[in-house]
Amino acid sequence: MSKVDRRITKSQEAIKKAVIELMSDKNFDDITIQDIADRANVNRGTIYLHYLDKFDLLDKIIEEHINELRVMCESAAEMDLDFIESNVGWFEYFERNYSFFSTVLASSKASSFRSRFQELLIEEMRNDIDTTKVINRELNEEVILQFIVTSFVGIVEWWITKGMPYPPRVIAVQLGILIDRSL
Amino acid sequence: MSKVDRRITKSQEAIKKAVIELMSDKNFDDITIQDIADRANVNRGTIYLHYLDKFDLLDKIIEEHINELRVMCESAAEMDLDFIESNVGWFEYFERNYSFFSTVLASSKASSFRSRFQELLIEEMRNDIDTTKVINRELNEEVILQFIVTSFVGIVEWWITKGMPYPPRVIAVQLGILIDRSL
DNA sequence: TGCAATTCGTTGATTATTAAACATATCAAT
DNA sequence: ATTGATATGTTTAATAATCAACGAATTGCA
Repeated sequence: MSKVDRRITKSQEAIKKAVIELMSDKNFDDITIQDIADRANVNRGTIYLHYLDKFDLLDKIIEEHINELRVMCESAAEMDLDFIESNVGWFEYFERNYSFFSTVLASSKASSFRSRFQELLIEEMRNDIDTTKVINRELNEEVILQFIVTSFVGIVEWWITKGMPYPPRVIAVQLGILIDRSL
Repeated sequence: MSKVDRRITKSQEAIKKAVIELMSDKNFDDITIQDIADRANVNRGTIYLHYLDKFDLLDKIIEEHINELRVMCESAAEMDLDFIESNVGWFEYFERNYSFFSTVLASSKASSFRSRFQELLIEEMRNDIDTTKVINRELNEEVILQFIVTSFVGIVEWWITKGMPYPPRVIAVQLGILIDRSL
């Protein structure tokens, strides 16, 4: 973990912050690189030192959110939190970053986020499935996994795009109950 | 007005902001260069590229405030604002930057600020004295000037160190009345 | 369609910042 | 006083960011 030059961190932070702020103003496709540079108070060329284009930039931001969610998930596992309680953490995270997630899901970039999110869920939930259980005797593990994960993603997407109609905890509990029935 | 490199502006802004923030935490003399560098998220050496030491840094911050006040004063003169109205602007400025002015006046650096402030007042008020007036027939211009300016500084210092006991407008009006009687 | 104006992505030369190291100075506690 | 620790101010080579310029691609509009 050779620590990176302070200038790199600062530039990237400013650039990412700028994009997120601009996304709540206008459609992502209408944002120019110059807009981002202006808002970040950074030379336009500097953006190209770190990202291929604005799509690559958005991808990297999404990737960081996914990683953040993974970290939360794994630290919840270490602290032996039950499934519902760890879900609450996630939904609170979505709530904190609402303006980002809602605009991403509303834009044409929704699918790239959704697929990455789905991958994460599959990774993290694979071990939670107990195929020895009686109710799962006749079911294929992959089927159960796919069933749960897609519904999870669907609920999250619905909750965010509808403007978070219930508090994080309420949604997390209800989703937890439904998932528990399936595994 | 050859525009300066963006990096210079950003570094100096970060450094000055850091000092001001730190000054509300602890005594200026207890603040180390490293403290400032950490808070500004800047290399320690960078500070020495722009300032001789932390005293020079504080001096420059004070100087910028003085210049800001001068600009306000002169633009008020251009807009033909009366004396009281232009004072209101100043006191509102003190109010906006309260945390800075109060800590500076409380510290050992008070005198350097006070003397610069006094110089500014003398410059700007010299032209306002009308020695042809009857009541000023037997008075020396410099005496009137000194009288008004020191009382002005005194009021400002009292108002700030007492925690701004009255709104800016109230103070500005009262001070305006008193000064008007003298010139 | 055609023209003008942006925007893009890249380039090269220059500059500001960085990390690390250094000797010196200040300071506290023993 | 002596020591250990921390702060200062300076130097070095390496490097990230800057600005200005460029042709090419896109867009917007007449």
